[in-house]
Amino acid sequence: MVKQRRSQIDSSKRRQILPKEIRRKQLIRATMGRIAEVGLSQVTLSAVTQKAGLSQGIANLHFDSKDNLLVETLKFVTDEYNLGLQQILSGTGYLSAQAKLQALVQFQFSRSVTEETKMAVWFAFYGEAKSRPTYQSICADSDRRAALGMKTLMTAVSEELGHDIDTAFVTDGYIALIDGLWLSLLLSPRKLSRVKAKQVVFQYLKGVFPLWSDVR
Amino acid sequence: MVKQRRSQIDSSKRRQILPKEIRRKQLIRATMGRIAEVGLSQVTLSAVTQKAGLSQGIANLHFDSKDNLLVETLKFVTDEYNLGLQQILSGTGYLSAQAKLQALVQFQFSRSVTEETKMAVWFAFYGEAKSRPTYQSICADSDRRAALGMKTLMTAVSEELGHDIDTAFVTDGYIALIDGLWLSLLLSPRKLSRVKAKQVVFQYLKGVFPLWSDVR
DNA sequence: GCCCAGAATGAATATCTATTCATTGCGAAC
DNA sequence: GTTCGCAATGAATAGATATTCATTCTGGGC
Repeated sequence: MVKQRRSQIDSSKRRQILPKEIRRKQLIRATMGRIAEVGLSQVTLSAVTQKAGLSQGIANLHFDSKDNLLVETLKFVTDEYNLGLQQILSGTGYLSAQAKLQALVQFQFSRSVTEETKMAVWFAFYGEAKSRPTYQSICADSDRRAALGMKTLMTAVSEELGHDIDTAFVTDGYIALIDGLWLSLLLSPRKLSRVKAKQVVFQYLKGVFPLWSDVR
Repeated sequence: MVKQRRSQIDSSKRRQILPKEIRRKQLIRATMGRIAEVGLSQVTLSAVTQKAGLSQGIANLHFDSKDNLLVETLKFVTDEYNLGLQQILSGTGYLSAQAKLQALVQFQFSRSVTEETKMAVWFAFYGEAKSRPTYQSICADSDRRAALGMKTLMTAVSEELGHDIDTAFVTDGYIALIDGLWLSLLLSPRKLSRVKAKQVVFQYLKGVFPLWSDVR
């Protein structure tokens, strides 16, 4: 009997040692994928590690517990989103507040943000947040930061256009609208495309800012 | 030793035989409660039956499987909502389309609809819907019916006010706004009250229907 | 080429939980 | 009051699945 020799073809089976950070990201991505595939309540470590092409015990090795892996997955998604958001909100290269707000809309409905697996993760955790303090605080934290920056932006737009309106309501409405559209995008992408979603948002903005005009 | 005699005080422990329908509703309510308390992914039959004050095996007796109990719970919540919704949409006692739309808003943010446990159930299943065909179809069915009726109503309002606008966008925006506000209501009721949520909706309606005026 | 720290593995374990079913006892019918 | 069908019980079972850990193997250092 010939002893099995590992070839290049078989390289997927070859054990490899990689930096902790690479492995963590690899597992987080696999977790996101599984959440999108089977739902948060059906995710098992064995399914995750299998998807990552790694062994059973590795999730506990790098994350200590399943619960922690899930928390880190949520953090990963929210952190990435917040980073992009803050980049726009604190950006200084825009010609006007209106232009900045338009960029924000483009970002919020960009392919990267509305990627199916990310939406799935987002709402999976929202669905559990009420009853899980850890998720709750991660989401709330993210939301609070976002709301603050958006309020400032809305006020800037309002002033720029010479309006005199309650931007608190406008902001609450804007945020709710985005969340609702994301949910539609997740549940029935057939019915509502990203393009259509953006049109709905601009319709909202034209409504609350009568003098709004799309900048180039 | 005196043989334990069941007293009135002890009546909670007394075995009782009740109609199937009563038991089913009792279990569904307990399930809703547990979902709100611990999240869909952490709901166990033993926690549910305990909350219902019944024995371990009763859920399987009346629902065959845990999965089925969950499905029936989702159906219960959506059916109740749809009933109220259709009652308004097909109602004929309103003075105008505007008045009907106002009634709709009142309904959608009524205490009964926005009850914490119901919102929790709603979003718990939304979070899983993507990956579970059964949930998906229940939610999609409910959504489709709602969307159709609302589109008609929006068109009626638009005509009533003599506007010439694309009511498809208005409807999509309206639905998304409601969903987003519900999510806020669930996740941070401190920040957004039901009253404030309604004000946000009316602000939206004033925006898209320039001639809108609150009736009475 | 050899060594070895520690990354990775995966079989074994412990725990948790849905489901079953033999037994109990309620309450409607007579 | 007695009987009896079947609702209800809850202990036992079976099946998952998170976690552990003894063992294997990699790749950098010498």
